Amino acid sequence: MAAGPAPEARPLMDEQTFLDNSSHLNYLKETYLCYEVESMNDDLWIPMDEYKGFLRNKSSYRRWERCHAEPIFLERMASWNLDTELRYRITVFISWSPCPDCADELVKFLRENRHVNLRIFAARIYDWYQGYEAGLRELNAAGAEVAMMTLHEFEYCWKNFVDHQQDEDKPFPPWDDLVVRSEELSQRLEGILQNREE
DNA sequence: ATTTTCAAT
Repeated sequence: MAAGPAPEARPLMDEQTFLDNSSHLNYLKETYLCYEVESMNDDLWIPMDEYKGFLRNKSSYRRWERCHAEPIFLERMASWNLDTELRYRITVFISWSPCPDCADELVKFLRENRHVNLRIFAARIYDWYQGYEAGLRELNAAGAEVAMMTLHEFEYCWKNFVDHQQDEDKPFPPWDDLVVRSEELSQRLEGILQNREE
């Protein structure tokens, strides 16, 4: 019997890491980014499970060693060498929305990769740096769908990117006010994208 | 309980 090498299990995030990094109540100084890729076949989006996973930013006390999650993701996408003759849809779930610099990099990527659609769902709006609104607008104008994660996305990520050990059916445990907070954030994001904020 | 932000507003 030709037993090939066992297929490598896709790494999954542990439950507490996902919850801590998604929460509207407890902001961590780190970012996790989950991604998945679909390709268009006969007008249908077909999941490509080989390009499904997650990563996090690089943190360091040395400034030059730090890296936001998005540039790491852009590098990873480049390594896939996606076929420019096909159409792809890439969906990203990220704990913080892209900062202005990362938004610029993503815009550049989208201009150079017209065969790729990008959807970004963020758990929280990263409004620390000046110009974050314009960054999000540019990203949106470049064709990316930018939205907040809602209960639906939290549940989806919980099911698809998180390790539940022995309990595969463990339901996502929402925190207090999750629905209200994500609705508030969605309205705020809508205002930003329509340039109505402040 | 934390009112916070991909460490240094």
